[in-house]
Amino acid sequence: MKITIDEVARRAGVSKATVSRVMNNSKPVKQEKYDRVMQVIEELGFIPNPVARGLAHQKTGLVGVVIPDITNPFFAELVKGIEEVVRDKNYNMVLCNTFHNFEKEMSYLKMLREKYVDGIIFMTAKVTHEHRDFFRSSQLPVTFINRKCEDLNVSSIDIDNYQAAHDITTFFLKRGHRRVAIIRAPLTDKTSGYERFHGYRDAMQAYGIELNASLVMRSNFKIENTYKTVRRFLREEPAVTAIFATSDLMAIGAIKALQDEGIQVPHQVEVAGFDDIPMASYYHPSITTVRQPIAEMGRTATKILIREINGEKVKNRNLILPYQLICRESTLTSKVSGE
Amino acid sequence: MKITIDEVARRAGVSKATVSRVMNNSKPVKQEKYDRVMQVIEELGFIPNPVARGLAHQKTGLVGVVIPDITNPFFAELVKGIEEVVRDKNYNMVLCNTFHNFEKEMSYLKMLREKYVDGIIFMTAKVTHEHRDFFRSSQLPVTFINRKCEDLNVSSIDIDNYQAAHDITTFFLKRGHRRVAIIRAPLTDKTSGYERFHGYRDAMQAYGIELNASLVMRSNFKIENTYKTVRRFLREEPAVTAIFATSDLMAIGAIKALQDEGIQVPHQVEVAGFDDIPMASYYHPSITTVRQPIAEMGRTATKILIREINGEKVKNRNLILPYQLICRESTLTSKVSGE
DNA sequence: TGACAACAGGAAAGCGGTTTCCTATAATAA
DNA sequence: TTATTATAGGAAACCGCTTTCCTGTTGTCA
Repeated sequence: MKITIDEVARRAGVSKATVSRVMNNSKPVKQEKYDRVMQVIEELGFIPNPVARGLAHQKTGLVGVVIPDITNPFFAELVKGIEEVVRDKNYNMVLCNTFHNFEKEMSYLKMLREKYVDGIIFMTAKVTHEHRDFFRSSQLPVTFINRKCEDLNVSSIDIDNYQAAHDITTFFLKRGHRRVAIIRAPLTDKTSGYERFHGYRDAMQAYGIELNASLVMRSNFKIENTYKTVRRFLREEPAVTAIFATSDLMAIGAIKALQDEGIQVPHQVEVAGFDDIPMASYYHPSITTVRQPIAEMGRTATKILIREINGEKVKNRNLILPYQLICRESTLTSKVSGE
Repeated sequence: MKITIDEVARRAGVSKATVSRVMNNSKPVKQEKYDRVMQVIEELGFIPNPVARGLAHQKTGLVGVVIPDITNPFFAELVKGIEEVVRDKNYNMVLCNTFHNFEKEMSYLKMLREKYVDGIIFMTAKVTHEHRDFFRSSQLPVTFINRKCEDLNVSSIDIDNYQAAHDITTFFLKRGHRRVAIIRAPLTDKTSGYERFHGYRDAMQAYGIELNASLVMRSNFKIENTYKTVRRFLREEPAVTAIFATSDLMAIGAIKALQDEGIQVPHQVEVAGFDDIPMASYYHPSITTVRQPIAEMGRTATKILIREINGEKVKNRNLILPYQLICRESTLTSKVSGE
C-alpha cells in the first residue's frame, strides 16, 4: 500500500503543508514538529511521489537525449559522459534512438516536448527546417552536440571538423601520399561529415591536387556497409595508397576490407579514422585518428543544459573543443618522425 | 504560453471532462461536440501534459533500464533491442549506468522506485541480498536480463551460459588442444561469468584435465585490463595453445596482447570469445564466439515487462534462449570440418 | 503594559489531467 | 401517452505534492 504525504501528516499530527516544508526545507519549522515529522517519514520509508512533485513544480527532472544509434561506440561514449553529469545533478536521462531516421527524430522530439522533459540534448546528422520550427516554437532548453546552429538559439558543443580533416589529410600528403581516398558519410549540407569532406578537399588542393571523384567513397555509419564499399572500390582503384575514413567505424570496415583483399595495412595502404572511439586503440592494427574528447563533450553539454534549465544565463554556450591527432599502427608513424 | 485542457474546453464550449473523453475515447461523445473539440485541439496544437496524466493514471509510461556500462557493445546492443519495443509500445526509457558499482546500482533502483517508472529492466553481475530485499518490497514489475533468479518473483531472460562455455571449451579440446586457458570475470557466485567458468572447468575434466589455476586469468570488462593481464600471463605460460575469453571484449584484449607479443592468432594460439558483439566479425582476425541473440533478448525482455506492467499474467516468464557457436578466423576452422 | 513586527503552521488553492457521480434529455417499451 | 431505460455531458472529486494566503502566537520595543 502506498503512503502519501497525507498519511505522514496524519501520523505526525501536523498538516501536509508542514510535512512538505520539512522535506524541502522551504520554510522554517519548529524543531519539535520537525523531528516528529522526520521520524514518521523514516518509519514509513516515505518517498514523495515525483510525478505529483513534478506537476506542482512544472518540472520532471528528466533530460531527453536524442541520438542516432546507441550501438555506435561514439554515441555510447557520449551518453556515458552525459549520464555522469545527469546523475550527479539528480536528473535522469530519457534515451531516444533515432536510427538516423528523420521521422523518428521528429516523433521523439514531439514526444519529449514541452513539460515532459526539462531539456533536450540533441544529436542529428542534419538540422532541417522542421527541426528549426520545432526548437523555435518550443521554449525548452536544448543543447546540440556535434553541430553548431547559428540561426537557432541553442547551446552547442563541437570540434573544428574542417580543420581536423584538413590536418589529417595533410598528414598523409606531407609524407608523400598523393592518391588519398576518402570515405564520407551520406549527408551533405552543414553536417560534420560535410565539414570533414571539405577539409580533405581543401588540403588536397593546397597540394595542387584537384578533387578526384573516383577517390571519394560514400558510405554510412555501419561497418558492414563500409566494408562492402571498400572492397568494391579496391577493384577499381588499386593504386590508392592512403584512405581517410571519416569515422573510426569506417576505418575498421576499410581495414578489414583491405586485409581481406590481401592488402597490408599500413605497409601497402595507410588508413586513418576519426573520433578515437575506444576500439581505435585496440583494433589490429590500432588506428590513427582524430581524437575528439567524446565523453567530455557529453559532460560539458549536459552541464550547460542543466544550467540553462535552472534559468541561468550561460555566456559561453557555443563551444568548440580542441581535437588531437593520434598516430597509431594504421599509418607508418616512423615516417612521421622524418617530417 | 501553455495551453491546457481547460482552455480547450472553454474554446470548444464544453466541459473539460468532455475534452478528456474525446481525447481518450473513454466514453461516447456526440459527433457534433466531438468534431468541435477535435478542431480546437488541432488548431491549438494541444498536447495533454503527460505528467498530469501520469498523476491521474498512476503511471508514467517510463521504463527504467539499469545496466553496468553503455560503452560495452553488449549492453549497447541490448539497449537497442529494448528501445525498439519500448518505443513501439509508446513508453520511454530511462537509462541508468551503474559502472558495475553496487552503490550506484542501489541508488538508481531507489531513484526509480515506486511510481516513478512503471517497470524496470535490470542487469547486474551479482544479485545481492539488498537487491532481493528491494525487489521483494517493491511491487513494480522487474525483468532480469542475463540472470535468472529463482527465489525472486521476477521475469528473466538468459541463455545457458554453462552449456555454451562447455561447448566452446570442448570445441578446443576435440581438436587436440590441451593447454586451454580461460579469462574469467571477477565475480563469483551465480553470475553468468561463474557459469561460464564452470562450463569450462567441467569440459576440461571430461577430457581428464583437472583445473589448473595457472591457466585461469582474472580480468574485468575493460579491454585494457584484459590486454595487460594477458601480456603478463604470456610471459609465464608461453605454452598455451588456446584461450577461451568469456566475453568478446576480453577476446579482443587477448588477441591484441598476443599480437603485440609477436604471437600469431590463430596459427600459434587460438582464441574464442563470448557474446558475438558486432565487432566480433569485423575484428582482425574475426572472432570465434558464442552468439547470444542480444537485441532479441532486449526485445523479448521488454515485451514481457510491458505485459506485466499492464497486469497480464505472463506464463512463460523465465526464458532461456538458444545460443550458437560461430566459427571465425580466430580459430583454425579448417580443423573443424575434420571433426 | 500596549502596539507592532516576526514567525509558525493550517486551510485551501493550485498543477493538469481522469473519472465518478449525477442530472437532464432522448429513446424505447408498455 | 406515460413510465422506464439509455445516454450524453457537466460538476466535482481525486491523483499527491507545493505554495500562497491568512490567522493565531510569540517576541520586541517604546
